[in-house]
Amino acid sequence: MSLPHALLTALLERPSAGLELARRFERSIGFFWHATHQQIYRELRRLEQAGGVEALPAEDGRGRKKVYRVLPAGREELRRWVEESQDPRPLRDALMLRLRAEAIVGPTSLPAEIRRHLVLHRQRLALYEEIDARDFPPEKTSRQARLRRLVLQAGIEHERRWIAWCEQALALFEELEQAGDQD
Amino acid sequence: MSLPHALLTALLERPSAGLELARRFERSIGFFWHATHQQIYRELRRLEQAGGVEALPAEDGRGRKKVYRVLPAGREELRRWVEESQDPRPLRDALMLRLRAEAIVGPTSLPAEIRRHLVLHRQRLALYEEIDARDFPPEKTSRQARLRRLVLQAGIEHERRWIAWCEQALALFEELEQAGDQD
DNA sequence: ACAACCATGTAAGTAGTTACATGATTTA
DNA sequence: TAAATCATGTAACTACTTACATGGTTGT
Repeated sequence: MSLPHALLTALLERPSAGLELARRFERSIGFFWHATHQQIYRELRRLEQAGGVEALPAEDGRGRKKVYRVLPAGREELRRWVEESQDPRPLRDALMLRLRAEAIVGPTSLPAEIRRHLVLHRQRLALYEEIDARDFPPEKTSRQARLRRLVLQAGIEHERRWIAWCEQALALFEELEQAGDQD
Repeated sequence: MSLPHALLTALLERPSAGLELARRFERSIGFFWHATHQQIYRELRRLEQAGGVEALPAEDGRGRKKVYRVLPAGREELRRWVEESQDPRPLRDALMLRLRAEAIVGPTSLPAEIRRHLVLHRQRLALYEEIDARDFPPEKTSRQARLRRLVLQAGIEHERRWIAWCEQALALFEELEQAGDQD
């Protein structure tokens, strides 16, 4: 149950309407917890009903912008959730499954797919590094900025690790192919 | 839709019944794609109906063991899936969200939670390294063994990265706390 | 005969995805 | 005034989770 808490965090950072949240998700919080606009609207209504957020006064109805802000109860709930004990989710990666399957049904064209992933991870890394340079200049050293940078660092390390792994995988496939040619 | 393909892979490695698959998942494929026994039974029935696997002849009925094996159509489907183009899933990590929330509602007891995660990641790393030493001795160099080791290496690197990140996070919190004391 | 365990299964609920619908506002 | 875009919403579906139910086998 993390999406409502992601929304509370985003709304504490800045009160917003649903679509604006959806767009902000695409370029910051969503890097670590993706959500579609349908999910976001549904959760915002639930949060409002639970008293965690309120919509700023406006004539309601379909198509009318509704700006939400966090209520004290929502802030308290977020704090409670941050301190909660939650085990890390196990790794879940389809590419690992596919590699294991390829070990049995292969050889296949999986190396081409790994090359494609390598490009995507490099692009994502470049994006993160750009954000890092733009949002966290050396002189900015507030508690909040340093903690947010720590989150971004996790993303950067994540991408670097996958880039290294893809390269290692491609090297192995090349070696296996050459060994296979000699048979 | 990866679970049916994970099951096809496991069944190609060795024909099994549902509960046996569930147990094997807990100590190998499940490291990369977790599933409960309810999910596994359901998917096995679907796979059987779709003609991807067959149950070995046995009187059926509740409580009777049903051993499944992969049919040619299942093997073909697995191969097709391995070669399919699939974008990498975006990173999804609640601890990152919690850290970002703590930057706003903190200070909290989140560092204690990070220490707890650190212990869990170290345990998981030790388990992976044990499996690596046991299942992949230097002399074992078949194509299948080398590819399966590559999968395990991804798990090992994953755990090492989180261990390093947790240590970095704890160091930062300590530094922030000392700086705070001086105010 | 009973307990412990093996094996499969049902039911209900939550979370996430995909496709589509509808009203309001801006702009050409 | 028509098209494009903004903004919110509905509906149907799939995947996953949690709790519980039921029958079969083995050991004492």
